[in-house]
Amino acid sequence: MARKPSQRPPSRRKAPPPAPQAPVAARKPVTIRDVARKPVTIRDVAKVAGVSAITVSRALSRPELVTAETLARIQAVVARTGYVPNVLAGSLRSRRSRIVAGVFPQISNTLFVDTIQALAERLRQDGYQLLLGLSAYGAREDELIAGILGRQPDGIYLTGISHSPETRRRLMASQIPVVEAWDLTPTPIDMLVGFSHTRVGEAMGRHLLERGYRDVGLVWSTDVRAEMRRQGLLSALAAEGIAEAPTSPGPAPATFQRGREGLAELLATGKRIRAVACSSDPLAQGVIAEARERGLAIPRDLAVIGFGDFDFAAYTSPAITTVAIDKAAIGRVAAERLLARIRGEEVAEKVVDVGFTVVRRGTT
Amino acid sequence: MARKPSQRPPSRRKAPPPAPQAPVAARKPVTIRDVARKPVTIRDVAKVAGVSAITVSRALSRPELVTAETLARIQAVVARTGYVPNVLAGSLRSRRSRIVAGVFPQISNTLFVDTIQALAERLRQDGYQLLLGLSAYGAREDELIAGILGRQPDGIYLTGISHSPETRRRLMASQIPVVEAWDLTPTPIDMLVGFSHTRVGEAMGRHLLERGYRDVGLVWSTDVRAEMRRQGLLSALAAEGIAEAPTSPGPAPATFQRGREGLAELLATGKRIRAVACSSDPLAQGVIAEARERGLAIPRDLAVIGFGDFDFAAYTSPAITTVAIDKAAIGRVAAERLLARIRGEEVAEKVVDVGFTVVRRGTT
DNA sequence: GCGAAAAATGTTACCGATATCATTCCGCGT
DNA sequence: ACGCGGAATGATATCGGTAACATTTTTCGC
Repeated sequence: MARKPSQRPPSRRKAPPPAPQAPVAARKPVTIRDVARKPVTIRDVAKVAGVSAITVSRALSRPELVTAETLARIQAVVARTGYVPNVLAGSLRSRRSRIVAGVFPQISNTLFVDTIQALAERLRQDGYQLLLGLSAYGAREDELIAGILGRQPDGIYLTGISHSPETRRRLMASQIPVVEAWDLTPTPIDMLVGFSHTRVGEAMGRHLLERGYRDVGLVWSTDVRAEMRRQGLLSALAAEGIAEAPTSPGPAPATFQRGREGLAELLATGKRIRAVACSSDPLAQGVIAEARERGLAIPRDLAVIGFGDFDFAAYTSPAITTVAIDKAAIGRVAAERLLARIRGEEVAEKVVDVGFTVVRRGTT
Repeated sequence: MARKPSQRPPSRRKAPPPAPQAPVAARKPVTIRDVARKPVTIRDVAKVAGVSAITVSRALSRPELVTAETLARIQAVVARTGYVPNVLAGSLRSRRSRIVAGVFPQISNTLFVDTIQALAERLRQDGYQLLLGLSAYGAREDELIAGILGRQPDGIYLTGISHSPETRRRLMASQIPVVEAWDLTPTPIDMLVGFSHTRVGEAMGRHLLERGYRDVGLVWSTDVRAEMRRQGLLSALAAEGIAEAPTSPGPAPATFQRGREGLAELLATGKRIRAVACSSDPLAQGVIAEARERGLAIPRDLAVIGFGDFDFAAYTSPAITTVAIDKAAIGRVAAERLLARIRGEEVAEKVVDVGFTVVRRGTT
């Protein structure tokens, strides 16, 4: 803590020596013009304020280490010169970049947005910034992460748990705190915040069964996590003796249009279908539109369940029954774990399961 | 260009002097174990490969400056040691950070997501990464940008044109290429990619008038850009002699719930309302839901127009009439302008107007 | 009033890459 | 055979902060 200013006389320790430079007086010392023209450095500020560079550094990053009077003087000079500390230089020396990198498969039209927002906001509270990486559903994750590592992030957020062995090795070797998210595994690279897609699938299946639907069709994406949900769903059906479910697969990311096509495909098989499970809400929305067009009443003729609780899901008509995830919590908790580890704390629970909720609405 | 390898004998220029160190032989030089344990630096790689640090630097960033044989040797060492260049150090010296910062008011539930995605992807193509800043609708933009400037970004993307004089000054002084987006002004800080909100508002008004609606109510957000759209809308109405329009204002970001309340408020005024213009699609969706609940047929009893062409807008029933913006184009073009300026090219057209389209659907 | 501990400030070196300039080597024309 | 020019590589200084340690000043107990 700083001492009370009143107890410390304003006189400086050493009287300015009668050097060739103008003596550093109290109010009107070196002017801005005396300083190098273009980029103001910490040494420029130091010179004008009549202190050493390290004192300026302290005044800006740990003001409590500096006399109130010194602090005020330095702040004035900073304001006057428009000095902006070069974070690159500081990070290089201190080995703390105050950057956390986040890797997402894609952001438009996905649920990750809410996680990103929560992640970024929580990080900012502690003075960290988010470096955004888009991996295009895994296609270029390796290259991306290699590039990110060179930026010396203090922490890394990854979407999902499927990474190349090479990337895993690199990340573990880097010693940087890592959170994997949106999935669950007993063996994360480091930490993990997510939920079980298998169990989500099971819950979707059970919900349909409980509502009395046994003839289930699937309109489904082929990405890794969707695939796990599918396995869960199939096993829930199997537990009730339902051996198979007609499926219309499609590439990620899922779209409304794909949902329409999906239902058309399913109906074209001629098999009896009373309910359609979708790997995400946009697909469900498409299925609903296609059903309506074909004169099928929902849920009377056809039930639909989605996944993700997208913003629109509660507001379609009928509103979509879906599975809700606390997306913001994932981002927030991930940020907090990373920050804790960056502060050097041990994180006891390496794996956090945020769970999920089946939200029954009008389509089942 | 490198000479053909065949023309250059594999022997190195200077025979390794009989120094105390082991002579650097062709295949089996210094082993990994000889190198410092923890962070592999460029000098470690250089030593193992038997070249100088700068040659390694060249091999990695401008391979054409190095013999094919040298390149191969260095690449092998890099792979073997798992060397990751410290970008911070390189950036500090070269004054190129290969980072572009983007500032957005918020991302969840907004249109900016598509722009972010396009921006990030285009930047990545040129080896740049996106540093994401959330300004919470302007509340902390100043502080945020001050922090960003210290990271020495090579370019800056800003949402909107309303910035504090302090921020404007700082940005102009920094000499960093800046693109402002999602708005239009003849006097940008540097470059601009956007569209005229005033004209959007006018177009919305004209559309309603053309469809025969003269009793117009507004459910509107209070952020800067929405306000400009409102002015445009009002002036279009005024041009047809309509002096006033009942308005239910609300804070940004706009939500479905706010839309419902908004319509309730408008109807409570008792004034005659045949059409509701909304400052964004989520509001429109809420208005539609509230209208349905009150037994109002759309568009027969009440017409609705939104803004933004959100993902869901085409898929509600009835589908929402709205104003579409090419959000991805904004991001892409912004990235390209920034990259061009970073490369040192002059950008002739400082201001790009991407325009907009009124998309008539089922609600008008 | 003295000495030890704490507070405030300073000196120096260093983080790890690359810009700059220097040097060496080789091919080729005359 | 010689000299020139370009290709390949190297030595050194430097970017702008901060860690680590040193020094000076102040406070405070007895």
